[in-house]
Amino acid sequence: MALVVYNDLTRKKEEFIPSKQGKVSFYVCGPTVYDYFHIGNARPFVLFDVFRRYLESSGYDVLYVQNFTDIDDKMIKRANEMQLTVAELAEQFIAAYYEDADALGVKRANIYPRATHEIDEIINFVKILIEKGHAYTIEGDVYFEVSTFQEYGKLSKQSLDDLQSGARIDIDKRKKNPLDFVLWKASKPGEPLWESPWGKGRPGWHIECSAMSTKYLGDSIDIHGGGSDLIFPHHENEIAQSECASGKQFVKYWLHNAYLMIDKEKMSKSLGNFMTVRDIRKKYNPLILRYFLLSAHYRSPINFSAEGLDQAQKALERIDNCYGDLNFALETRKTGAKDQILTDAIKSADVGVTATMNDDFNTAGALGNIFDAVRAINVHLSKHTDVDVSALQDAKEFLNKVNDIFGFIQRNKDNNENEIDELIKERNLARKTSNFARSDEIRDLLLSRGIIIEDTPQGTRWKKQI
RNA sequence: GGCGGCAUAGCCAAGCGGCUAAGGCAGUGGAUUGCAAAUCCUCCAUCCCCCGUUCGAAUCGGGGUGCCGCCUCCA
Repeated sequence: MALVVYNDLTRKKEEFIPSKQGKVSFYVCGPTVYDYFHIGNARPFVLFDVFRRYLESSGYDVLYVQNFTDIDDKMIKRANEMQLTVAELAEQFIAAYYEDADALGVKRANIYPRATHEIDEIINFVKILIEKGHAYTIEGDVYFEVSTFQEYGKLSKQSLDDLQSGARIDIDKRKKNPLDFVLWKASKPGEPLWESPWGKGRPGWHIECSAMSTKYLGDSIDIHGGGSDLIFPHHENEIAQSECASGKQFVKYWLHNAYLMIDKEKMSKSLGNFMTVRDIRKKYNPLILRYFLLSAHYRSPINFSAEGLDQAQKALERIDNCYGDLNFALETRKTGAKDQILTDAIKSADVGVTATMNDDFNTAGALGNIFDAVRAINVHLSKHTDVDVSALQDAKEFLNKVNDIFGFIQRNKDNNENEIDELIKERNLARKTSNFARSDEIRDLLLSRGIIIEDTPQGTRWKKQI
């Protein structure tokens, strides 16, 4: 069964067929690095990370590129506020991005291009657009002329007329059309600048993605992802620039995620109703947020709440517990009779995850399959003293495979294991002599350090709190 | 005004024409445990409203109601 994705360009589900067999070029719009990113921004980072991992686990060789926008009005404004140079500001928040994204289990991209490192590419791209008659200059600015691109509006499904009548932007009389957008911006005093054929200035926002994706992925790419709010104007403009420059189709599959909402409103910087991933990390294991973001389909809005995170935590604990119990059983129990029921359940969950993910990356549906496997494993462990080691190994392999895609299972061990083991030994001695006061004291002590004790017929085991 | 999305149990959330409407959280009653924790078993919805299409609809069409988004920087 083949992978099918919803393509925003055609507004239909389509079979996914990359332009080069076995290879996928994948570009995702990254952050503007003027601040810590918030949990709404985290949604595409996590989602597209999972899509990429799924493609890899399906056997594709994926080249994954995510940019950093490190020069624009917001960067300049913020740098002034913080009394930093724009470059210093960028360094600081790129470092912060890596910390937060790593914490969320987001695999590093193959390439992280930065606008300020690709100025030559960008200037060259603008030159081509001018040469081909798609752009014009005014007093050191360069604008893209939207009326020169017949298909302008094909992604957002808006005609030029519709867009103009609905436009809320200030009309710049110098522009030929209010929708013409800036490719190169003349610098004002005190702003960072680069030399160009049109004078000192800096790149506009949209052009960087076209220039960088072309440089690293070629004229045509398979998947371009981002949040829905980028459809217009950002992605529409990228299409116009790239297709006018190359004469080829820019992107085969456009994928956009719906927003993260809070109190039924879109979470956004401008509304001020945001919470950064940094904030979340102070209170929760970030993998809980990762699970939460994967618990709804990517094209549906997801409403953020503390209750939602708590539910996600419990659900994730169930998976983690199962994984831990499974491993404990493999270490401590003997081989018993074959359990066809478990074998079948794992097989069916495995097939189910693939079928569900193949349907437009239905992560929420796949979770159902994963929990079916979890239950089957738990049932087996609770019903048998001697376990079906072979079936359990298959089950473990299944969970590992799932985790390669979803990446939310906790597998860490503690570095003070010896001390923990000593305390557990002492506690078990106390239990043998019915000294339950001491035994409970030790349990509480460990709990205060985030270690949870569980007594089983095979002995006492421990785990870290999520 | 243009374009688009959503409405499934107390909460979250799959399902996209046909078995008893996945799964998770919470809750119920049991089992297990020194007590716990984890786990198992049990119970817990007919899908916003109306009208259609169909042998058959949560799923399709039409009309409502409610909520949300993009059209400006925004993931």
